[in-house]
Amino acid sequence: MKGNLNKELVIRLLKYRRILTQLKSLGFEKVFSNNLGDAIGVAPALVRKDFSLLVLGGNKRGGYRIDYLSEQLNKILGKTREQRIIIVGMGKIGSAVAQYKGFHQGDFEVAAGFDIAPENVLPTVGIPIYPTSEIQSFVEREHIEVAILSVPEDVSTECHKILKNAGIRGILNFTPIELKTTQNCIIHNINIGVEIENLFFQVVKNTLPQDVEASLASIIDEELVDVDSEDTP
Amino acid sequence: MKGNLNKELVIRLLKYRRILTQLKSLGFEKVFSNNLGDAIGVAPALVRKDFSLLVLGGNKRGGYRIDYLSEQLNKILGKTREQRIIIVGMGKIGSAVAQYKGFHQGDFEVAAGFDIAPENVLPTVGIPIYPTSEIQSFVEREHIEVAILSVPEDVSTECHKILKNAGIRGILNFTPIELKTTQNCIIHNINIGVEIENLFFQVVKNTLPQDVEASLASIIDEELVDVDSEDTP
DNA sequence: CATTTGTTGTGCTACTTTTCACAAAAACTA
DNA sequence: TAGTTTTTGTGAAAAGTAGCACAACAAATG
Repeated sequence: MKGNLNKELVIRLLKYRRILTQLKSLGFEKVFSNNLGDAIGVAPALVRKDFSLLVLGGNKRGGYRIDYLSEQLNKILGKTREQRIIIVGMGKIGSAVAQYKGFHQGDFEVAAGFDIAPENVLPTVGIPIYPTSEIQSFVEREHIEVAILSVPEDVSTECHKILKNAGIRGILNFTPIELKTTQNCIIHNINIGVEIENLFFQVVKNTLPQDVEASLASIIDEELVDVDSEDTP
Repeated sequence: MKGNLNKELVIRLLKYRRILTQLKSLGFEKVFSNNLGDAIGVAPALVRKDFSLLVLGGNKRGGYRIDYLSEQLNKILGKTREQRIIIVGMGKIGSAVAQYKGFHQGDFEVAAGFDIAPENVLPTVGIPIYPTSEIQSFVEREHIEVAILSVPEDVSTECHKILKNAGIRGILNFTPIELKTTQNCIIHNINIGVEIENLFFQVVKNTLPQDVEASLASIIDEELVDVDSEDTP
């Protein structure tokens, strides 16, 4: 009854909401826990538990009413519409995100982009671009709370400070520098390089003959023997 | 001693390795668990436990030898260098990723990009672009195992099938459609829209006066009362 | 109305991952 | 050498998370 509202749960709820919106637009009226589970890749029992936790009831046979569910999820999650964000660093990734279709489907709006060299940014990105020096005034004037950080690695922490000082409350950080959440500013780090390396690792691991743990253990053991004789600390 | 090698652990190891590389290039020789913990945003005890799990020893006072650590991590994680990937869907995000700096720092190489309309892709992306129809032959000829999927939502599942048939073993999926890992093909989904929505939610939650769970509960309760009289299932 | 079918709701269990807390050891200090 | 400091290494406790299994119930069927 009193929900945990843990991070993964919130992400699941957001995904449910997206699916429900799609189903609704397809004319569906009801949905079962296993449909939703399939769609977002979790067990049906978890879907039911999520809803039960939030006191969202279904019908013992007819599943869940889509209208009701999505309405309730909107209440819980808040409508993200009308939310406005800025993008700091209009390089490749920043520009790509600025034009990300999802944003133009009404989810939220990119109010402006910022860059050290606004004149180099192609006008095709379709949002106003200002020099980095104007972040603070813009954020204050327009009451912006959330920013996307997509600057080069070496100015990451500097821009982080600027954003915090400007009063930004949340940053989606595409920089490979891991920024830390503080009381006033929540950070979500997305490290594309690490994601790919991770995928590579999983693939290799998956391709290995038997259990990885075993083979890893053996690698480590070999190494320990090698190293023992020269420089084990 | 026999490590779990769970997903989060692998990500931490990848991050350690990145940090260690940087520290090494700065001329450092030793590092403490709290340095690494700070750098990747976890508790020092967890860093030590990670290393202890992998039988990577430190010095009771002098911390860990960077050389040794990064060498061992390379053994465990495998060198990602010389790995080659393809990008399917050379729209904004695909092109951005193709030019992502991290990839040119020697992590891995983008072998080619694919698109339905290769002629529309700017040659500035710096990799060869082929029509989607050539994916299968290219993957087989060049022994590609990992792909990035950044096509529009509506062709996501179609391209997923093409990649699986071509023998791709891992996909980093930037499409908002949640793809599912199978025996032969590991999927990592990155849903930028959900990430931003999530950030918004966390920010709002963080901004709320008291405990969210309480306020959420009250929202839900109100709603239940409202709804009770009309259409609670 | 009785029976069957299919789906929810959830207590309990099992598991995974993180943190705590402190002994052990190495390195300094004098 | 004795004492002090600093940091590792780790068993045990805690926190969090997901899955199972089945009772409860609504709808459909005959």
